[in-house]
Amino acid sequence: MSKQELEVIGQDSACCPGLAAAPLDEDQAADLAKFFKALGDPVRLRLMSMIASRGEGSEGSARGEVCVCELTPAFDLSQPTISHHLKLLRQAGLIDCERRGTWVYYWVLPGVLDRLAGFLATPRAAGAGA
Amino acid sequence: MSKQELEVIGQDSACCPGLAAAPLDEDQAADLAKFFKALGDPVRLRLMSMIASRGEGSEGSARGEVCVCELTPAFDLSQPTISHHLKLLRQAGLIDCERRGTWVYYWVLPGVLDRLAGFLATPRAAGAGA
DNA sequence: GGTCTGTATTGATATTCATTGATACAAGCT
DNA sequence: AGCTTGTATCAATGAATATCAATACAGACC
Repeated sequence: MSKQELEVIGQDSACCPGLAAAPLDEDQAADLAKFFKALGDPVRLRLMSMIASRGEGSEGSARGEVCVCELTPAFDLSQPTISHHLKLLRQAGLIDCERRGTWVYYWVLPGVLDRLAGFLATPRAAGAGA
Repeated sequence: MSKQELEVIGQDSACCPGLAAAPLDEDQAADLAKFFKALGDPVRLRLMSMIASRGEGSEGSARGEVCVCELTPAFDLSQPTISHHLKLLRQAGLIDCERRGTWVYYWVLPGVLDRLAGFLATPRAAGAGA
């Protein structure tokens, strides 16, 4: 098995070597760019932040959900637009949602942000400052 | 302008609270999305990876530069296209370059990747797995 | 000077993307 | 059943983007 699945940052893998560890091949780059592309929009980044600041829901106690009805009014955008951005974040594998009665709740998929952070961090993160 | 500069992840600040710490306001989100947007393209992510894997040039000894002449042939894209992507990465504040003789060398701006990593990492990065 | 190589810029084109109004769907309520 | 509210999807449009061929620019070398 050379690399049978290249689960770059998949769901459960221990995450890839890191951006600065070695040059990415095309497939790895495509998979990872998907995440950054989703975060590369101010609206989506704010949405992520609003959802993530409720907790990432890793333990199972408080999953840190946010109702769409709390997200939409925070923007000067139409409701379909917010819904669209939430869909993109979900398709990117950053968040998930569940309908409960009339309302839909979103939460950050556990571990994704930390895996991305680990990917960006340089091996010897030494004297960054000054 | 109330908050004098809001240097979200600027150049020298200690970096913002983090994505999951508190909801970002519009300006913070716009500033940060710029970085992720630049990384949200497979070609640029590969370029970044190729440059970053040469070292981030923080100490001052080996800055870890890469000649454009090493980058371009790694892609099935025209030379202007690669040049364009490098320009975007530079405008985003991720890399910088210098011409030396005929060749142009690029390197990763020190600390940027680690600041971004710190921004993404959740406060209590606890049991992500299982 | 002229020429050659490496890199950036320009102009054009095709594609992608963000946004909206209109509409459909889902669930609660009367 | 009808009505109302919350959310998603559809269709259309304008803006942004990736890409290339052609060209300009910079420096080395003759």
